[in-house]
Amino acid sequence: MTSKPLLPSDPADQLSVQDRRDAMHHAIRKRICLLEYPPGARLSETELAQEFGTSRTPLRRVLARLEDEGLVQSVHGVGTLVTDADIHELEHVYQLRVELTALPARLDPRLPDAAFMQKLDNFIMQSAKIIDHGTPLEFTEFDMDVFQFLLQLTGNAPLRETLERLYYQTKRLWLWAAINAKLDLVGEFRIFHHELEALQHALRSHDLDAAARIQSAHISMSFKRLFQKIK
Amino acid sequence: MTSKPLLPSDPADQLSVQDRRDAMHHAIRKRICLLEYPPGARLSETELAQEFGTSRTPLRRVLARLEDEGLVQSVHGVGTLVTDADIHELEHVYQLRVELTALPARLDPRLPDAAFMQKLDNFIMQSAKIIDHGTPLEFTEFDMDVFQFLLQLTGNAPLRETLERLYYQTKRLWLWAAINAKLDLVGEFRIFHHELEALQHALRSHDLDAAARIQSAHISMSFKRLFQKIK
DNA sequence: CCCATGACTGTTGTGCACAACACCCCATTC
DNA sequence: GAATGGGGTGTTGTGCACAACAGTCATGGG
Repeated sequence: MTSKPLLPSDPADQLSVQDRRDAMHHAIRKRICLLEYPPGARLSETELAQEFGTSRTPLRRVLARLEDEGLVQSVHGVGTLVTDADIHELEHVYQLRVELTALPARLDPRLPDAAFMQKLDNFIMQSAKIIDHGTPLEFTEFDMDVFQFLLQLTGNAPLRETLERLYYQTKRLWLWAAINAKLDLVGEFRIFHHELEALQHALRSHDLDAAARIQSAHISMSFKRLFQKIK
Repeated sequence: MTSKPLLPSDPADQLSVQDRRDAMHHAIRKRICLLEYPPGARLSETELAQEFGTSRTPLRRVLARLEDEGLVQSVHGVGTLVTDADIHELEHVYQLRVELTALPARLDPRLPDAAFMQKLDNFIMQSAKIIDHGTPLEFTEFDMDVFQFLLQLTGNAPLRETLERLYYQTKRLWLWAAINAKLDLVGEFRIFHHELEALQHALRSHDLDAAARIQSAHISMSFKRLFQKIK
């Protein structure tokens, strides 16, 4: 009888424990990825707990997951520090991403439907606007949306989770390089736009393998450009 | 000056916080994989905390990681339950393992040295003994050792971690099938022995790619046999 | 002036008490 | 007899207080 409370005063009350946990996890992960919390930054458990309206205990559960994912590191007596994104350490992650990104076409591939192609159209239009007057921050946020969107191309959940974890480990390094003027921004934007158009072309032919190879190739080339510029 | 305590009363005192955490994590994970905690079993936080000589708080940190890895699931008011190993849900994990197992040869491959080949010899001798009078439990424990050992063939840490996580998600399903007489045990043992000999042959030729493909093929075939038997 | 030392401050780690919740059992009622 | 309601019990989730620890700054002695 008490399965659903009547007239919940706050919509947040309906969220389960795990939902609120995921919400905090995604929020903090996004801030780290967008360099709102740059490498080396100290995250205050007390402040974050207050911000999310909870105590340290549930928040520490979230930080623990972020630590297992390699985004933060808790040091006793010092603080919870955002790990630094060093390209030499992330080279292995990039190489793994290149290989894994080719797999959605082979492991439970999902052919896109009309709604998917429609949304892809919208993304392509948005990317065209970014080329002219986009900031690195805006672009990265956009890239995150596109990434999540393209994950739908596979129904293999473990693969999706692995790709997601690796993505968030590497993306902030690109953003850092872009902000610090290490990259040819307009060039990067153009390449991304072309990638989306190429993806559209491949998907219209129902060639998921081609689409996956395109993404894989672009990750590889993106890393090459990064590595050349910031040594 | 106080960097190292004098005359530690207990060697465990020297272990860092993270070391003790990892020790608990590996211990519980092994028990789950060896079906000492079968699917559906309730893990008592209080009992486990007492056993490891700590309180619930650090132990919950470990259970949280196991939950993120998909081995247990905590339900409020009920308990921490070992997830069930269903072959239909694990099919995606198996398929991903097949693909990932081929990668060590391409991502930072490490050629085995003499000590490695020596240890491989020992493993092959041990596997020969298991064929005649081995139990499923003994075999799985042995398989875990061999798996960890073969991870040395790549220096790509993210790949190793991913392979490890996926391994522990699937292996207990094989053990369950073996215990419940769903498999031709001697046949399985023989196949594993042959796999190790084939690996030895490939590694003697310094052909890491061949070695990786052999492992990949065996995971694929092992899943096929499992799937046929337990539907 | 320089260095050592110790108190102070702020952080994460731990333990504990209680809240929130689910399940079981049994009495009660129709 | 069957359904229902309520209390009891055991579990995980949360909040809080304190321990353990690292860094900083001031102070005193050389």
